[in-house]
Order: sequence, then C-alpha cells, then structure tokens
Amino acid sequence: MSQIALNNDLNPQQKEAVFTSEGPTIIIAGAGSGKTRVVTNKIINLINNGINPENILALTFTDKAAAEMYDRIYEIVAIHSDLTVSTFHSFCKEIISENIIDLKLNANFKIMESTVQLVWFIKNIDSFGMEFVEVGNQPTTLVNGIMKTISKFKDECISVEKLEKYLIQKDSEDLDDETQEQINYLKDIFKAYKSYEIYKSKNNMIDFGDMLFKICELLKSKPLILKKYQNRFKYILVDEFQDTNYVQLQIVNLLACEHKNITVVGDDDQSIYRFRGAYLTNIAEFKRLYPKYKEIFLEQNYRSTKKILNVANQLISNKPDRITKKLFTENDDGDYVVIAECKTDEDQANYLLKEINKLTKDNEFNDIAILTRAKKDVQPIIELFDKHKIPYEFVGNLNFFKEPIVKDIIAYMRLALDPINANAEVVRILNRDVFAITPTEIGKFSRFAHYKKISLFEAFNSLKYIAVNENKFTYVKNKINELISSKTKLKLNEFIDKILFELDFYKYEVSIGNERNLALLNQFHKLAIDYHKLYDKDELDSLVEFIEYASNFEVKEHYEPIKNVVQIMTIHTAKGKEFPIVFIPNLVKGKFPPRNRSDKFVIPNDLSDEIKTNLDEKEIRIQEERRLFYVAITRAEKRLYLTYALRYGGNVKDSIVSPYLEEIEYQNNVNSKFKEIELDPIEIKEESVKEQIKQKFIKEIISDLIRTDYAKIIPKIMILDKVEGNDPKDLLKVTEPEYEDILTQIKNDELDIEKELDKEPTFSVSQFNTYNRCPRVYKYSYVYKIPSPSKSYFDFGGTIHSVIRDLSKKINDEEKVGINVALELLEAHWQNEGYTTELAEKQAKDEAKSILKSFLVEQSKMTSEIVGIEKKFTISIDGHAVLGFIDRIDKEGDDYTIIDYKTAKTSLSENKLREDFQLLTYDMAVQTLFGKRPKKVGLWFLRTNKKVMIEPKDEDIEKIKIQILKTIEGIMGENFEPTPGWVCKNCDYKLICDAQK
DNA sequence: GTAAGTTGATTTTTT
DNA sequence: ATCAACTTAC
Repeated sequence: MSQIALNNDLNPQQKEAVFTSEGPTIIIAGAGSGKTRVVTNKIINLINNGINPENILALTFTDKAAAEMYDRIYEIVAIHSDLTVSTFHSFCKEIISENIIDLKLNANFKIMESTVQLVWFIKNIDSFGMEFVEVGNQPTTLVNGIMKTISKFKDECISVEKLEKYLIQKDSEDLDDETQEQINYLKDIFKAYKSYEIYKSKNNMIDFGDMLFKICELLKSKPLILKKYQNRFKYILVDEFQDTNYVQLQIVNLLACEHKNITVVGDDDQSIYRFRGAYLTNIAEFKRLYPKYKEIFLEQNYRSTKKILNVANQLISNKPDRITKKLFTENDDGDYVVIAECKTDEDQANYLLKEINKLTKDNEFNDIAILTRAKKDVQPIIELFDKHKIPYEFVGNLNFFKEPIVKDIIAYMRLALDPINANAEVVRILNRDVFAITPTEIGKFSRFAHYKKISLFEAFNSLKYIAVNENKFTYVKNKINELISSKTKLKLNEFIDKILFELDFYKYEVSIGNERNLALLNQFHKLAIDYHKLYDKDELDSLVEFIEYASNFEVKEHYEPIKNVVQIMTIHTAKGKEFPIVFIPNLVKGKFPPRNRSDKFVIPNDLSDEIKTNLDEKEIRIQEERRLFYVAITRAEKRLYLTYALRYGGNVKDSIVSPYLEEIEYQNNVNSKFKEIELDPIEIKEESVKEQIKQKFIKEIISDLIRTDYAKIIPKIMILDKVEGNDPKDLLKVTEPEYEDILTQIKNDELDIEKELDKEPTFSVSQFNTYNRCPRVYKYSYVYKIPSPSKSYFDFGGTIHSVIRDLSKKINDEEKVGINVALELLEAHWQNEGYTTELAEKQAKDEAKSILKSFLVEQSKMTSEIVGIEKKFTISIDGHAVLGFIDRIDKEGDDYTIIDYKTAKTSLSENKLREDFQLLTYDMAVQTLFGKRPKKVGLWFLRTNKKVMIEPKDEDIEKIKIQILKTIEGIMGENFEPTPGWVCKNCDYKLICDAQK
C-alpha cells in the first residue's frame, strides 16, 4: 500500500534512494530535499521487502530525531516491534547492558552526567599530582579544559594506555619547546584521565563518552560478540553522517563490514559540529572502506524560493573540496532576500521589530524565526521585544543556575546553613515577588543591621524599630525560622521538599501560572534527588557545596515551549527546522564568523588514528562557519532577512561586514535588495501609570493571598476596580493602601517613587570606582550597606598591597629589609580560604614571592624619599567632600610623585592614565596636602615591574572634575541600573543580582 | 618592516 | 583579566 503512495510522491533520485536496499550507499541529501521522508520510506521499503525489522538498525544523534523517525515509520507500518531506531548513545548503552560481564560492570551501573563529572574534577585536582598546568584564579576553566580533552580522547579512541605509551615514546624524542610544552600538558591530563577512569570503574560508573568508546573496544576485541551483532543488524542506516566522529564511524563500520548493507545519509555542506569531534573526512573514509558504494544525490529543494536558494548556492560555492552538487527548486522565485545595513545595533533591533510588526499582519508569530550565531548577540533584540510586548521564546539552552528562581532556592539553602553570614541571601529572599516588599523597605532593613552591627538575619528580631511593613517581614521571619529549625530534624530530600513546597515556591508559581518556573522547580527537585542517589550523603552543606561548584558550569534547562511566538534560537539549534520567515542578524566580522579561539590543550595528530585534513585550523574554521551560515539561510521558506549594524554598543569603530556577505556580493546580488536603514528612533511605549499600579496591586494581592492576609485584599481590589474604570462603592474605611493618594497619582499621570537616599553621603574614591564599574553594586554596597560576603575568591592583590605597605613603612623607619622580612610578612598576610585547590594556592604564592623579590630590587635602586604610605585625604570638589587613600607618595628634591600599586598582569598606556580619575583625584589631593601639584603620578605594575608615569595637565584635571560631578549626580539621582559584563564573575553580589547574562 | 598602542570579545551542543 | 587582531608610530 505504502509503496504505491511512495512511487507517486517521490522524484527519481528519491526513489532510487528509497529502493536501493542492498550494498553500501551514500545519500547526499541537500537542505530541504525531503531527507527525512526518504529515510523513513527506505526503512518501510525494507520491511515491505520482507526483511525482519529486527535486522534493521537506524542511528541518529538526538533523542528527538530518533523519536520522530520512529513515529513516522509507525504511522505507515505497524509491525516494527523489534525495529531499532535510536541514538548512538542509547544504542550503545543497550549493548553495554547486554554485555556487562565482558565490560566488568555491575548491572545497575550509573551514568556520570557532566555536572557531577566536573564537580568531581574540581574536588580532586590536588590528588592528580599535576606539575605543568597553571590553575589560575578560575580552576573551573582548567577543569573544563581537562574534561573537554578527555571527552575528545574518547571520541578518538585514545585510551589511558594508549596515551601513556605515546607519552613514553615522546620522552625519548628530541622536541622543540612548543611541542614539549604541549606534551607536558598532556602528561598532566594523563594523570587526571587515569584517576578519573579508576574512580569510575571502582564506583560502577560510566560517562557519555564511555558508552561509545567501550562498545567500540568491545566489538574490536571480542569477535564472537561482534559476529552476533553483525548478524543481528544486517541493515544499517546512519542519519546526519557528516556529523559523525571517529568512534562512531568505527562502531558503524565494525557492525556493517560483514554484510555491507549500510546506508549513510548526510550533507557535507551542513557539517557544523566539528567542536564535537565531527570530521568531514568521514565521508571520504566511508568511500575508502566501501569502494563499491553507490552515491545518490538529492538535489531538488522543496523548501525555499528560488531567490533564497540562489543566495545559498552562491555562498556555498565558495567552499573548496566539496562534493559538488547543485540544489535546485521548482518553487516560485519569491521575494527578494533583504539585506539591511543599520547604523547601530539598536537600529537593527528596531528594524526587526518594525518588520515583524508588519509581517504579523499576514503571518503568525511562530512563522518567524530569528537565528543567531551566539546566544548573547540577540540580547538587545530580546530586550526591545520585551519592552514592546512582542511575544517570543528563546529556544534552546539557558543556564539553569543563573535563573532567578533557582538562585532563590539556593539563597534559602545557604541561609539555613549559615544564617549569620547569609546577608546577601536575606536580601535576595526579601526581594522575592511573593512577599511584595519594596526596595525602600529592604534598604531600611539592611541599613538598620549595618548601623547596629548585626547580621540581617538578627535584624528580624528588631522589626518594630524599623520603618517597614511588619506583617510582611514577620511572615518572612517565621518562614525562615521554621526552615532553620527543621534543618536538623529532616532528611536532606525532605528539607529540599520543604523549601520547594512550603516556602511558597510551587504555591506562588502555580498561582501565577508560570510554567517555565514550574519546570525549573521540577528540575531542581530532580537535581537534589540525583545528588542524593549519586553521593549518598545526607548533609545540606555537601549539597550546597556541590551546587556552588556546579553553578560555575553551564547546566542546561529541560524546558521546551510550544507556543505561537517568534522563535529565537542559535543556528545550531535550528538545524533540521524550517520557518516561513527567517532573520539572521549581526552579520559582521567578529560575530559571524566569531573570533578564533584556540583550545589550550591540543591532541597531536600523531596520537590520533583519525584522518585529518591538511588545512590549517584557521581555514577549517572559516569553512565551518560558512556552512553554518548556509544552514541558517536554508532554513527559510519564503522570506529571508540578513541584517547587520555598523556600530555595536559603545564601540569606537565601525564593524566590518561579514566576509560571507561579501561572498554573496551583498550590495548587488540579483536575488537580493540591499537597504541602508534610516530609522526615526521608535518611542518606547512606557507602561502607563495605570498599568504599573495595576501590576503592583496584583502582585500585592497574590502575596496577601499566600500569607492568608485576607483583610488586606478588599481595599486593593477596590483600587483595581477603579483602575479598570469602574466605580467601587465606598464599602470600607480604607487605611492601607492610601486610596486617595493612588487616585491622585492616576489623575496626575505621575507615579510617586519612594526615595532611597535621604541625604548626601560622604563620597570616597573607591565609591566612585564602584559606581563607575556598576551602579547596582554601588547600591548594594553603599546604599543598602549589605555586609560584604566572605570572599569566594582570593584577594591576591590585597595581600600584596598589605605586604608592600608594611615593607615601605619599615623602609621609612630605616629598618633593614631583605627578602626574608618580605617573606615573613607574606606569610603573616596570606589568606588561604579563597583557594579551592592547593595547587592554585602554591602557584599564587610562588608568584607573590617573585613579585616581592623584584619589588625589593627595584626599591633599592630608588633615590626618592617616601613621604606618605596609604595617606588619607579629604578634598572638596564643588562643595562635595571626597575622601581617599593614596598608596604611596614620594619626594625627590621639591617634587612629589604619586604611586599606585597594581598587581594586574597587563599594564595600561599613558593615554589611558590621563583618563584615570583615581590617579587624578590623588593629584588634587596632593595639592591640598602639600600645597603643591605633584610632578608625576603613575602606576607601578608589580607583576611586570613596570612603572607607567604621567605629568597630568590642568585640563586633564578639569575633565576629571566634570566626570566626578557626573558620578555624584548619578548617585544622587538614584540611577542604579546595573552594567553587567565580564566583571560579574567576581562580583560580591552575584547571588542577589540577576543582571548577568 | 617592527614595536607599541588600541579595540573589542571571551561560540556553538548531544548523550 | 586576557588575548588576538588590527592600527599607528617610528
């Protein structure tokens, strides 16, 4: 039955692909050529031909692809009970289960999933005995690198034994410095690899890489087992073959080499997973292994318009060494591809917004996709969509541990663990929507604790002295106390359940219907159970520690929305999907293709059996990025927009157009229209006061409901009623909220925002530094006065500063100081709490010692007299008092010199120093202190022992004054918008703040 | 030509 | 904080 239907439906090439049943076959299936149909029909054809489904194996990469293929086959034939359609991994896992004795595993072996894996590595770094790698200040970076390398070893079938042999061999060779360094790194990784493998086998665990590697080794070493599977899987089909890696090809070949009924389906133009170990050479290798192969090209595209396909073809024709195929389509010419140049990235976002608003008159939101190279590059677009209420969904992975609700749960856990030190945690909890507490109240509460020198947790006992809503705070207080007292009574999983179910997490999210947050809560629940199973530990502190480590890594979310909204995703995620309308933004050099970043650890070619191309890394990368762009273009059915901005963010220079746009002659391609977008800035429709008030009261009402504080609700409902334009009767005497006040606000169309600062604070240079780095950090630190949490990282610079300060004092007292004194001081000032590994601490201390040595040498050469050490000053700038400390002031003759010590590795240029407001403020201070401007001010880079000095001009000083006044204005205007960026990594308040992306 | 200074970015993902 | 790619200065 199905055969007849297929004959009518398929084009000649598709038919050939479907009805070729025997022998090795390569199907090169272009984008949109009906690949999935061909593959499923091919399997159905085999079954129709009387082949036992049990003898058929179809391998895919993702669970989703496997499920889809299975479903499509099932729709047509219903006799597939023993048909194997699965991913490489689950197929191998199945074989592992069937051969546990040969693999020396216990039947209930556990899978070590990546989070657990990475945490294990961090915790065990010191036990490996590594000698060469630098741990640096972020051990997670190193561990990520090691993990990645070990995973690659498995992709390339490099066992611990093979690596060991290789390293011994290399020891007897004469190597150049660069190679020797790489070999040394490999020696360290070898140690980690070996320990890791031993740990797993002792604990009956395997990781994802093992699934494939172990099966490959098993099939290679046990001919009888191999024979069994060869006879079982007489017909093998591999989907997305261009993305297979070495070990996968080995497995496929081992199984198929006997009967040779192997079909591989793929498209060399769509190979985009090299970073996962996929090498394009596998197609050539397949041809070498099966010289009698039949090659079928599926070249008719059923997806895109002619114009879109022409552009795609033109792009990919720039790719050397490709299997030549030419996609064609019988579809309409279609609309011109739009290539739009925008002035700025803001303009680009506005342009997308405008086009989408136009398009959605005749299209659904989910007809539209925005495909991005890197997740973060769509952030400005997403923010604009938020403001204009364009419905969208980011499809794909986001970082689980950065989700606000997850951070809320963690805050409760840490608070329960150590209430007295959990100040940031308390702020985070008070901030939860469910409590409807205002920022001003939190500020008052926090400042009270600061002035009373008590922790925020203790401040809950003094609520009646603080001008905050006592009901709300008492509710939080009781919840917290209950949680803390149950800590010792409950088992860990019960305790987690208590947080999730009794602390209004599920209750609140259910009440507001936030499905995404509910999914996150489920995932957290599962994480806690997984942890419990794997570690079998029942202590809260070990779970919190686990999470602290884990939160340094990306942990993906398990949530897949299906809604009628604009689909935003990375191109990798979009592979295999299609959309009527596609936008590809940010087509500039540096973003697409992104800048090259090489791996720290390389697997030498002579260690791997894999056949690699002789092209250099750079060229390989350019080609892969081009294919990625090709994949993005070929997702589009009807309309395609390629856009870029000339100027991004605060960049000083214009961006360069992506070389791929040049390749398609973007300014005069017959298939496209090039537009320079001139936009009037779009007024962002601020939410009306009415709407804001409505939101606020809805939030309050939900909070009241959850606290079962029903008496508060009726007056608030009356307000809402009024906002809606109704006339609520004067049912009750309203005391809270101030009904009349709100009515005035609505009438005047002006929202009264409570002030957080009551008077002008005393300013300091470090305050300005903080404000300029991130105004929100300023707010937490100087307005809320949240006690600075104990450093989760070490304060290397601070330690060096203290030692050098003490040394300088001794020098000033004409004490004899040598290296021994310096080392004693170093020991006295050393703080080791921040170091996660002994190796990192040792390396840091060695660095500190060498810094001190070269400081003393340099100091002994200096002829100037030290006249100030950490000298305190107060100056007045336009009537504002500013205080600060100067590291060091020297005097030579009548001239003063200001020195600020720096421990950074990279130094600043003189031009940069002229804009450094810290140094120039010190300049003004010296004038006040000594009645004379300093001759020179500068930085002493201790690590490189380099001094950068300038002689500031009067106009430099004037500029700085203006800058300082602007900063003061920002502070007094209570502009505390965060400026997230790279520095968020080490921010004291990263638990509270959700701005980091 | 080389050296020093400036600028912008720090991916992508499945099991 | 670090690093590569580019720009400018000599």
